[in-house]
Amino acid sequence: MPSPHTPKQNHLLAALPAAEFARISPQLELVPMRLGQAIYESGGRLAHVYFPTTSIVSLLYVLEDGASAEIAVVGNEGILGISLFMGGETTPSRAVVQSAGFAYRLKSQLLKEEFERAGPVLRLLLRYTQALITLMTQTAVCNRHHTVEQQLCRWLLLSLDRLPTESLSMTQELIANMLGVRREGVTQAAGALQRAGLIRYGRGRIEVLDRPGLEQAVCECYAVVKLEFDRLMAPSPAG
Amino acid sequence: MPSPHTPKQNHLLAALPAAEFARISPQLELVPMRLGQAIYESGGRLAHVYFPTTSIVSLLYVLEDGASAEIAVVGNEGILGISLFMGGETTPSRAVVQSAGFAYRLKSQLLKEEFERAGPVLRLLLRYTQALITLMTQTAVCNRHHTVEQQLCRWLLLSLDRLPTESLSMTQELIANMLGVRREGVTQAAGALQRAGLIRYGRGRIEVLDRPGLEQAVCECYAVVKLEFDRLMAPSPAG
DNA sequence: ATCCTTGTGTACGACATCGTACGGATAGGC
DNA sequence: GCCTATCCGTACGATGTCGTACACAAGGAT
Repeated sequence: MPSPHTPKQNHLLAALPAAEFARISPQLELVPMRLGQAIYESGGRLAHVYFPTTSIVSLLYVLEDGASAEIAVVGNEGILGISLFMGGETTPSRAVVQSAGFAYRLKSQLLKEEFERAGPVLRLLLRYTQALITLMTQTAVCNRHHTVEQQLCRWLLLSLDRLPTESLSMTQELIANMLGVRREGVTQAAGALQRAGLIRYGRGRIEVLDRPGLEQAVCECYAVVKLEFDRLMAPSPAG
Repeated sequence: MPSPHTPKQNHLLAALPAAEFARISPQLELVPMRLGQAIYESGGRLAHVYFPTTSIVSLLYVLEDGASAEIAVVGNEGILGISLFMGGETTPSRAVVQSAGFAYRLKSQLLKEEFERAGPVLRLLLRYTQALITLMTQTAVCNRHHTVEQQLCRWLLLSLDRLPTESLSMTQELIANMLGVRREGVTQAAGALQRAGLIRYGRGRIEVLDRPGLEQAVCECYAVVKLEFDRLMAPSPAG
């Protein structure tokens, strides 16, 4: 029986032209991503870039006083470690596994060499980076203007879009860290969503019951991000 | 008497190796940037990219209900129109001239051709883009956790870093739009800073009196962004 | 000089979120 | 079955910002 894992589960790898995929795929290493594991710390160098398949990783920013906020989320649609090919080597953010699973990783040097070829890989990764920028900026605006409940809806939908299931393992405490709010705020918001019949949850598990209803309750930010990802990541002649 | 304007006033252009600068500079066109002018609208295509010299441009995100927030600021250290070379052609944000002045612009097609060479221009622009990402993400965190007064300090310092003077023409109303808060909130914060002797202002003009004091009052976000720009944009062997 | 637009100061109730505290429920280990 | 750590629910005052309303002041236009 073959392994249920394949690099094609990651959308970026799947979008590579055959020649590029053939060159890269032998170098890929399947690794487990444990819940809470820090893939990289603020300012830390990366030995690998990661292509998540069944895992989700949050890009967090932690302030001096310990307060934090999620600035982006990376799942099977993306890659972790864009600062490598952007030329900066490090970033001031932190990457933490939000949902356990697997990822394929590639030695940093190999990715850089691929990037230097200035071919389809470069173009694909840059388009992904632009989509990621939209996610980050929309998060900034959402932080400013929308309620915790709206943000929770956005967070749930963005997370589920990056997972094969309709439920996720996550305590309210951790969600609060991601959103940069208090745990009690998440309790309030989640309670309201449950009373509305949109979700069901308990002891570190959240299940979406009514996805259309959730999309009704979410702020515009979710749709903006989703449309931009669809637009930029759609299969294109450029590969 | 020669024009007081030169492309080298823009740090990106100034950082280009001689060969690249010689190739690009004849194509640059000096244009005035009028206060309030929209360089591009959400989703709009760009005919040119802009290298500001004495002007500042804000990247704004406007929500459906009219609320807005600044997600980044571009001055003589940067370039406007990164979505062109990132491959997305458009972005969901809006670019508005925040401080009148001048910029050099370059036809989009020419920039793309330069980018396709995959040489120093590409590497320089990507490093700048990474610095811009840090600015955007830090803005997201600042929106979440810091007070209006701290954010005003950050905004003032970031703006002044991109101008030759220590004062800027800006009403509290417009600052409020940038920060995504009410005008009255800016009045309160600016009043406090004036009473503390850090700034002086009146009728659309703000002057910084005590810059070290302002750097004392600002949240950590400013230093993070500044350090990251210094690190990434410092002259490097790669050009 | 007078009007009028624009920019700024201030106040007050409403609201969301924070900080803190504590009680109750569930799951797992012994 | 019981203990215990973990997770969730709720409450209360404090704080920051919002929404609204209105007064005042500075400059420009006539």
